[in-house]
Amino acid sequence: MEATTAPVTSAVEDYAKAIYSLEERRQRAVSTNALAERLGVTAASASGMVRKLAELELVTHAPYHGVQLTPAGRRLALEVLRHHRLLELYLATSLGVPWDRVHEEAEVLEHHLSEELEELIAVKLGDPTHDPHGDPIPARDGTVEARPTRALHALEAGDRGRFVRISDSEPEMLRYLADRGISPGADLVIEDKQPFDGPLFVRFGTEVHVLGGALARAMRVEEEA
Amino acid sequence: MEATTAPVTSAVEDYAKAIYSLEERRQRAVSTNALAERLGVTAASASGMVRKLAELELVTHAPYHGVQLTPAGRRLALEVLRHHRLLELYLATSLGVPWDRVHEEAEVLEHHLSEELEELIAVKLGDPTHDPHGDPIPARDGTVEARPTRALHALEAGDRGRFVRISDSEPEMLRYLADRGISPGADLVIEDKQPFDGPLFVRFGTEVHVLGGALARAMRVEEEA
DNA sequence: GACTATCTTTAGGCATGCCATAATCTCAAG
DNA sequence: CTTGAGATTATGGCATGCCTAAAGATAGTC
Repeated sequence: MEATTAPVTSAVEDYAKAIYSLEERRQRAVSTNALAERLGVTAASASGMVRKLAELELVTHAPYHGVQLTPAGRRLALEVLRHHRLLELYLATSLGVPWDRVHEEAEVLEHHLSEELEELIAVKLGDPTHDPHGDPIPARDGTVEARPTRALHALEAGDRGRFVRISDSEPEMLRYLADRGISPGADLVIEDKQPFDGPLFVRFGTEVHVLGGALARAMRVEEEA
Repeated sequence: MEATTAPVTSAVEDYAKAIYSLEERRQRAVSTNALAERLGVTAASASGMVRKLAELELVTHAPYHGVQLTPAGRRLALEVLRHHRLLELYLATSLGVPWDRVHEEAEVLEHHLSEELEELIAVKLGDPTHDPHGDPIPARDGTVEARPTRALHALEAGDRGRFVRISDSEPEMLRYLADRGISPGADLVIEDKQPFDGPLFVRFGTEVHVLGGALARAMRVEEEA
């Protein structure tokens, strides 16, 4: 495949995933610091690993200016992401793993899932394109649906949109919303918004919910098409 | 649980599994050589790892006289074995993984399966007691059904018994037998046996099959109750 | 009772992987 | 051109798990 000389370890996969995710957010090269913080290591450690990733030709590294995934690196990141999200969905729907545990389990298993099993799971699930958090599942060929989203928090009164996802590292939030009948895919209208960074009054169908704080910042909304 | 000081790595689990399996076969302490051969490492390496296992109090080690699992070690081995066999069964029945692949997949995943997932899988499967190879699946509490078995190869003309299992590291054999309608649980009678370590003529129901060589050595038979 | 073949153990190393601290260097903004 | 934030190197630690080579123990044989 893409691995040229050295083995791709779990740590390498995690770095690739983290870089991918940071690249998505901010639209430029990822700083060593950001990467280190994200992964909970020191900047020095991240710097060292970045060199390895560069040797593996998974990233290009402009010293002092950040890293960027190469096509191969991106492929790797998406591969792992696909594993992760398929696993989450599979664990939840086929095995009944509670929502607040799937992320954690998937985080481990994603590194040990063979391509063959991945394929069987995908088929079993009917080749899904989104996981239950609303996150898109990368396709086998490494393409991802990339519709732009905004934080719910950033909308204004009168705005319309569709709630599409919430960070999968916040399972309690997903549960909180699910308990209230709100799940990814739901259309919404901002009825009102309190000033001073206050909560939003959001209508889902007939129900109006008040959403604010970290929750409103974690929820991603797609503009009405 | 039992782990006292150091982490239980995959390698440690593999050693425990191997020791358990060798203890089952020959009924005495396991020699370093046997262990090394089984695991495909040098005797020196095995010796080193044995020391570590002893420090973890998973085995008792009488230098020059072999190792034996402690209760904690046995528990660990059975835990991993339970993972392995549940996974094999699960992968085959729920995900349609071909028989000649389940062992390999399970060998990897057994080390990363959480207790919680194990439990869910077991329930999903209806708390099975045997995997498709006929191997007993250790119970949650670490007990295993332990009926003595003999190699088919060791039976004589006139003997009766029940084919109960075949090594799970020989998937082709299982398939070969399955293709001929022979699976674990089948009652059998030895119709005849060719001398000079020759093949056996074994009747399953109305069909008589000729079985010899490595196959007859791998097949385990339980004496008629 | 010594010898010998076989098995086992130590000693010493090596490769990998990943992280940390401390010190140095680079960049870009002022 | 200075300075501070950020990035990088240098060095080291610690762990795993394997190896080879050499020495040690055991048990069976003469």
